[in-house]
Amino acid sequence: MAMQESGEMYLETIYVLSQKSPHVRGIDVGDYMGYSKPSVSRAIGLLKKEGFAVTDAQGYIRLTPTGEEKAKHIYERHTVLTKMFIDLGVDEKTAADDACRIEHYMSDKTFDAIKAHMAKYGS
Amino acid sequence: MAMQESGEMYLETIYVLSQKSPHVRGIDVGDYMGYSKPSVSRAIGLLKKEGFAVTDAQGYIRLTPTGEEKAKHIYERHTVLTKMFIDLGVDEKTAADDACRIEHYMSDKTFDAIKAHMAKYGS
DNA sequence: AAGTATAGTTAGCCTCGGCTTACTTGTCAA
DNA sequence: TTGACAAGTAAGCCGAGGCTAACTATACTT
Repeated sequence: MAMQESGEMYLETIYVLSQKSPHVRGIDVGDYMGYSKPSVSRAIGLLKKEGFAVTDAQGYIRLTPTGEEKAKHIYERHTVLTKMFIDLGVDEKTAADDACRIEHYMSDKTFDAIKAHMAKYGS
Repeated sequence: MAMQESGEMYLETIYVLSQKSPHVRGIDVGDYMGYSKPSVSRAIGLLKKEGFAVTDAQGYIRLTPTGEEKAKHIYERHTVLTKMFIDLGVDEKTAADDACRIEHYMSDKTFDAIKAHMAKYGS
């Protein structure tokens, strides 16, 4: 089945934390997202079952190539939408917050149109 | 508590159907949204409890002033976002579908910025 | 009057995705 | 060596919001 907002947020968080340090643990994900350990544990378990994440030899969470691709896909929405909203005059925090929610609900078609527009006219 | 996507969609649907005919029944709402009668019954019950809708003397669903205000608020998002996506080159159906999901997750700040931009540069 | 169709509601099931409680496991310091 | 803390997991609760099955109520038709 298609991944839902929740799963996408976990993927994106793991991806973002991985950029800072490759040593991502469940507790880090939970702290970042404001969720409890058990919530994270279950969610990461689902990502593993679906082939988007694995636990490495040291016990750190890693994205599989599929998982990383998906995470990048979502994260690109996040950055482009945030930038667009800021260009429109929205403050950074609001822009990022809105992008973070909207990124999960926008079709590829619409996002590609926005992306193309930003490439042409974005600041 | 703040209304959620589901409640907003019901409100918006009642509002849209009311524009065509003031004789809106639960079954009409269900047909429009693709939901079953019991789902609609419960949802409308919640809208009533929260003061957004009432049943009139003939048994038709009506929005209260508060409900109508909220519905218009959401519907405006729908129309402006749809228009923006179409302006960006997205086909009408995709634009409307995306707007329909996104409208529930956008802050007033960001929407107002988009609206202002559309007023200036929209086709 | 009786049968049938339509609309609404009640009861209860299911999934999703949070949560707490409590157990396990591993590390590190006294 | 033992006790404490940190991380992960298992079990199970809860609300939101779909669903079906089944009941009720109204209205139309024969």
